[in-house]
Amino acid sequence: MNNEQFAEIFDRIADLMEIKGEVIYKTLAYRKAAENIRSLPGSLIGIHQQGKLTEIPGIGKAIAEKIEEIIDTGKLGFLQRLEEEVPVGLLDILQVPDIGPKKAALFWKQAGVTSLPELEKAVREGVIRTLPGMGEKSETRILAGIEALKRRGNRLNLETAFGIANRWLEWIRQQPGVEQAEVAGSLRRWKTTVGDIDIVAAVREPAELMDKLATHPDIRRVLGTGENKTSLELPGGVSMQVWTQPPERFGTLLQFVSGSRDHNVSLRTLAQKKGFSLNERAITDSEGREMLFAREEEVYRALGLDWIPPELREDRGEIKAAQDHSLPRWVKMDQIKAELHTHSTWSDGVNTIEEMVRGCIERGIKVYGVCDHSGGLGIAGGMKLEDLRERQKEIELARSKFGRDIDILSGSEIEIRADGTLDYDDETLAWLDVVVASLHISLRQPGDIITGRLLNAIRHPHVDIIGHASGRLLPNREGADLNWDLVLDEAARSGVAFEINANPARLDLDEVHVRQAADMGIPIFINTDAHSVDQLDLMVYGVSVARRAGLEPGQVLSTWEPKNLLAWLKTPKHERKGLNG
DNA sequence: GCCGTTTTCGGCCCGACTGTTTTCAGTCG
Repeated sequence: MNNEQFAEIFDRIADLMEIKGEVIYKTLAYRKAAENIRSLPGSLIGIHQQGKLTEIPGIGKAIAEKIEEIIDTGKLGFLQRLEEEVPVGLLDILQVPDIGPKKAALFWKQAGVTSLPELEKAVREGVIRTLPGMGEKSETRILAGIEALKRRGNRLNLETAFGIANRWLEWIRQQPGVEQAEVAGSLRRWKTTVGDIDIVAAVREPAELMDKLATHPDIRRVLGTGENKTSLELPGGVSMQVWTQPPERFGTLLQFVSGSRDHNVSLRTLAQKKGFSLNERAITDSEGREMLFAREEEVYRALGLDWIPPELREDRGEIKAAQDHSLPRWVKMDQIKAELHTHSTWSDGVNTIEEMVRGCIERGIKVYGVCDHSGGLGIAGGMKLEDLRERQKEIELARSKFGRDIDILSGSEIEIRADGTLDYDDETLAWLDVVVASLHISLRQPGDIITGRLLNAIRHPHVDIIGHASGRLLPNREGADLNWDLVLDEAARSGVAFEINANPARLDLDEVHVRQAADMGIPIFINTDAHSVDQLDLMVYGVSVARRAGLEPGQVLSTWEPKNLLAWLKTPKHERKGLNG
């Protein structure tokens, strides 16, 4: 059992309890517990072994006992009883927009609906419209919602979502009366995947903007529209909300819509303690006097806080840190000096080494690693040993041309084979300047086997960096079933570094394990895994993971001074501890 | 169910929007 699996159990309990009609605060408590387990640095089982479960915020006696029962017996009687009471098919119904626990319960108890297909059938047969509070429009909305659900399928990865959002942002900024507009919501927080798109705009007379949005040819459907908010469905079933306030209230609006929900709850609680009320329009004092904020920084300052970068707004202690002026000095793009995991035409990249070098120099990179695939089975264009010698001539040529501006390292993304051995012999690996070891094949092996493969690579004296450790692909493919406690313990001992793979389809390590690794002193690199010059621009996604994990620049070796970074690479693995940039 | 530098009991954020209603409940972020 990993943390995610525990979290899913408690989310499931919360959903079922809501449908059952349990008091809302109990379900909130289970959700909060699930969220805190998810973002835990370290495994829940490990914390249980130390007897410290109730030290986790949001976990008290009752939930701690349930965790123990799951660990001891592999099941949870409380959940089993809930699942006997409430049909689990109702959980799918909650995914339909505008259907929450109350309506799900209504459909179940008064129309016998227990699954999504049954709901669709009941709507089409005219059963739902006869229920209290339901009518013709509800019928239409539910059917449209079910259709959208079938089309949408999945969440969006960041690159897809930013692509859509930025096109709309540009269009909105060009509309008359719009003084300012920004992306908000989970996308502004750079959450790994997002479910919808939020855009906020400063505009005094929003009616014209709302009308033009509603009639825009690329809008598939208007889900709802009001004076200051409109909700739209885009092609592909993606939903987008556009929020407006006059310019002098833009700061509170941007803060409010950026979330997260939990961050906003904590912020409002803090405001209340100070005698204020906070919403998207203003901060209001106890006598009803409004304070208006055009800029978001001023909202935080008015509450006695440092401005908190959106990536940290998940209610994981950032508000307290902002009070104490102890927020992490988050990593910035212009601090990134190294790009160690890239591909060239020598394997499956589309650009030559020289083109990649020029691309790196243009982006301020000082240390560049050519890490073409090794010759392993199943990897397109993997390099044979003799090719490595040929490639070296091209690297030497590039060094002679660009050596003054950039250090060029001869490297390999070495395949960790299904049996746990590496593709090249030790002599070759020792000769290379940088070795990134990655799993690509047999990712569905049982947990102990695939963990063992990764441990072999971590222990290997010439492996410098573990590339995209879990092998997950966003938004669909889950990562390998790794025992993270073993993996990170071994990594902390070995002197190996982990990569944050910046490709928005990977973002691997994920933010939770990055945080955990960094806390254990394991060095982190951010690499794009670029297969073309254009893909060097993906770095920004990797930086967002480091920020969400709360890393300081010193913990990210990609920000180190080149001479220190090169010294780290040259140092034998077991002597690397204690070096810093 | 959790939590406490206003509380170990009594709270737990706040408002917009919608649809179906004659004043409100449900959903959402």
